[in-house]
Formats: sequence, C-alpha cells, structure tokens
Amino acid sequence: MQQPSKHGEVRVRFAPSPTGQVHVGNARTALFNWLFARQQGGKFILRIEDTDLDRSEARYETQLMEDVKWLGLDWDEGPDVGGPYPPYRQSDKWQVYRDLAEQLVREDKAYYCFCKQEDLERHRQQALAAHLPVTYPGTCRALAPEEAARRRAAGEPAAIRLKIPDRPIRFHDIVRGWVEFSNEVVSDPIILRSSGVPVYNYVVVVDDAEMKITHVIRGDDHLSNTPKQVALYEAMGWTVPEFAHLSTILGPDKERLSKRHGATSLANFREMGVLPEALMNYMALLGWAPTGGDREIFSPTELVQEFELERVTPSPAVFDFEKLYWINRHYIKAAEPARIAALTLPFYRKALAREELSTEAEAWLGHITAAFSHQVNKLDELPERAKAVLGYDAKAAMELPENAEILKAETTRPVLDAFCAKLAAEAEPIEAARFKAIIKEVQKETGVKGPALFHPIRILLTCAQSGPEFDKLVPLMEEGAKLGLSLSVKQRIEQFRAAFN
RNA sequence: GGCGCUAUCGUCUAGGGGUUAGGACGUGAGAUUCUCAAUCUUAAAACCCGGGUUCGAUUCCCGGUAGCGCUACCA
Repeated sequence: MQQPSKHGEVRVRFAPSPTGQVHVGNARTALFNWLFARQQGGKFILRIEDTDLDRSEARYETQLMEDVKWLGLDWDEGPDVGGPYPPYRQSDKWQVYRDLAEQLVREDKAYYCFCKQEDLERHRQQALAAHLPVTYPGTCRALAPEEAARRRAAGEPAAIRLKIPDRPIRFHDIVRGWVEFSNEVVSDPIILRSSGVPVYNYVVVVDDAEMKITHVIRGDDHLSNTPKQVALYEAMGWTVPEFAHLSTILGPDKERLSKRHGATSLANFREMGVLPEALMNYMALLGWAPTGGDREIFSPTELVQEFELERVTPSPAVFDFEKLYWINRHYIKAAEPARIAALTLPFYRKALAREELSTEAEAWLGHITAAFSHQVNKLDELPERAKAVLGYDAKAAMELPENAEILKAETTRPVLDAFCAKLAAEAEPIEAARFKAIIKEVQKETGVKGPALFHPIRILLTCAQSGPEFDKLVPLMEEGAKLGLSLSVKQRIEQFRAAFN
C-alpha cells in the first residue's frame, strides 16, 4: 500500500472532453485515478475539458457522467456536484487564463510573440530539411519590452510564449521513473493564442494547480507534453505534481484501440450485457497485476484495497475481448440472479419484439435467464441461447439439411411414433423427471439409444439437434405455454406431426 | 527528420544475475453429456537482435530494430 502523499491529501482528476462516448482507454484512466483516490482516502475530481468548442457538446457531458457512474466510479467534485475550486468546466474560465498569462509576461517569464505563421512554417521546413528538431527560433524573445508594448499598442496581433529555461527539464513519473527532456527540444511554447484563446497545455496546468491536483494520472500520449507543463508550474511558482503516465490500450492489430476495432465505448459494453464490475476488473488488469501475478478476479472493493499505482506497467496492452468475456461470465455467475434477470429483460424484449411484458412473462423470462445465464459470455446472448424455448418453427426445421439427415434415418420414425404415443397419454404439465422416464421407455421399446434416440426427439422439440438439456427445457416450455408465451411439449408434437407427415 | 516511451508464450501478465521462466485468456487433447454450451483434467506455447559488464545474463549497461506517442497559434 502507498505512503500517504507528501502533498497531504491526495487529489486526482479525470478530465475528459465531451466530444463523444467514453472509450475504454479513457475509462481505464478514470478507473486508475479513482482506485488511487479511494485507496488513499483522497478526492476524485471530474473536470470537463470543453475548451475545444467546435467539438464539445453538452449532451455528451451528460452521457459521459452516466457512463462513468455505470462503471461504478463516483466523484467528489465536479460540474454537477460542485466543490471548493470551481468551475469544473473550462469554458467559462477564459479570463483567468488570460490574466495569468499576462502576469507571466509582466514577470518576464513569458513574452509577446508577433511572428507570422508563414515565417514559422518556413523555419519548420528548414529544420526538417536540416535534420534538426523543430523549435521556435526565438525571434521575439529578444524583443525589448517597450518595443513589444509599442507594437501591441499599434494593434499588431500577438501570442504569448512561455520562456523555457536554459537547462534540461526533469520530472518524475510513477510508472516510468525519471524522464528528462532537453530544453532545446521543448522550445518556447505558445500558451495564449493571438486570438486570446489559451492553449490546452497551458489550461490543464492552470486547472490542475488551482484544483490542487497532487497526482496527474493520464494517458502516455501526454508524456511528451509534460516538460512544457513542468516549466509552466515552475514559472508560476506552483508545486509540480507527481505524474503517472499510463500506457496506451491497443487493438488486436496493435493500433491504438478505436471504434474501428468494434465495441469500445462503455455504452457499447453496457448494451452487450457486460457487467460493470467485470469491465472494471478487466480494465484493472490492463497494465496492473498484483504481486505474484496469479489471481485475476477482483471485486471493486478488493481492487481499491489491492491496487498499487507503483506496480502499473509502462508497456502498451492489447485489449482482449475474449478475456473480458471470460471475466464477465464469472461475474454473471457470481451475481444475484434477480439482478441478472432484470438486466437481461431488455434483450428479450428486443428479441421477441415486445415492448410490454406482463409480470408473469417477466418472471418466466427470469427463469429462463437463471437456467442459462452461466452458459453465456454476455447477457445479450441469452435470447439466442434460449431460442429452443422461445420459438418453434417445424417447417424450417425440416428444411435444414443436417436435420433432414437425421429425420430420414431408419430408426427415427419408430422412435418418434413411440414417443408421441406415450406423450399423448400424459397429463400436462409434463415434469422433467417424467419426460426423462418416457425417453427411457421409448429406448426400451424401440431398442434405439444414444444420438439416434435423442436427436430426433430434440429436433421435434426444439427444431435443432443440439442445445440445452431437456431437463431445463421441458419445465420452461410447459410454464411458458401456460402463459401463452411458448409452446408446450404437446403443442410442439402437434405442429411437428403436421409438418412431418 | 528530431525527441521521448516501450519490448517475457498468439494475448494480459508474474518473475528476476544461476528458476523445470509461474499464472490467466485463447488454442489442442481427454473426461462428462443425446448434442451444444458450461464444467473438470491435460498438453503445446515466450524472455526482439547485437555487443559489453560478469564465473554466469532473459534480468544490469550501450547500440540496433520494431511499435507507439509528441513534434501546431489541436485536445
């Protein structure tokens, strides 16, 4: 377990842009922040980074919060719940960023830059051709303050650039150790555009500092930006936080995981019937493992206890859907049956094309779920798994080549005749045990056993030669028939005979 | 082009100067079952390459290679 932070109370944040659905990559970052905050007794803060006005949309903000809540993460401060360092949405904070940038200019830690885009681009091309790093040539850094003031007064547009000190920038990363960048490579970055709009790398630092963030846990795509940010902290005289740059999550083709790879947003997984605790468990395993490396199943509570930020691996991880599904199966089995039944209802509604279901129908579907949920990777597979109970189409069954093969076998007709004759004498509903006994009797009478005995009966009953055990199917069929939602065993026989003869 | 990060079974990972390199998913085989699924057992499967350092490197150092990221008045 971690030492209490030298910064005092741990404060971490998840700072997504509301530009779309929450992706597993971002969700994993959120998770690691949350786990760390909870286990340290710190604060987890949600901040909306909507400075990119073109792409940000309010409706995504709502969805984002719902998705994160679904995963099981809660935040202590955020745009909805407030907190001691508002605002938790960047869009109304622009004056702060401007004032702070100008203050930096007054303190001679930043300067106005009048350089034209074309000039900068030309310089860039030259550097590239000369195999040199692309840097700012420093033209305006040398400008006398009076000169700069005069040109500003004359209405010349100016951006503000931070002065990068003349020494390497070093910072500590919990995942990667010490990282060092040459100051030449960092080069004086723009913090405020000539339009007055602040730049992302500047805004984050202001926000993180104002919100007293102690640990910046984020994706490693920000690693190369970190020296700029460190320089900014130092220029402002703020305490540099601890960093932890998490590796990228890749798709099977080793490319950064994206929609291209299929279902990758939290909403997608929810719609597939993946349980939040399963997703959380799986994502935690992407880049983290407990000491010893065995043990893979961790409830959210256990994760909060066991997780160690120091043990997070720096190398990128490929997202393995199969393993996620395996974990999901585990949690489906472990979960309260009533909860699983309720979560599965929408999938039946869709499969049955029924908006409204009676209480009895829901209860019956709940029994189906209970019977088959442990055989399934995701809840959305249940209607398909239970289709033997849910539907019946004798005609279509006849036409399937693999069924036809069995149906025209020599032993089939005697088996079915005997079977049907016996069932005709049965009282309804037929019990599973009685059903089993009948099959035994048929076996005795006809001398047919094994697949030759079971397959025809199975086709008669379910239209398929493979599927779940009769023990489970028969009671569900009988119960469903009573509710008018399925066909009873006898009804199935009737329909089958009509089609078969 | 420059800079940075990364590199153990197909995948997620444990480990670490001397190990039969461990676990899990997936895959193969077997058991069970009328069958499918589930379940159980079992097998195959890895230290990127080249130099150092060392009695000994997969482990430490350097270089290479590859992947990824950043290199914007994008976020």
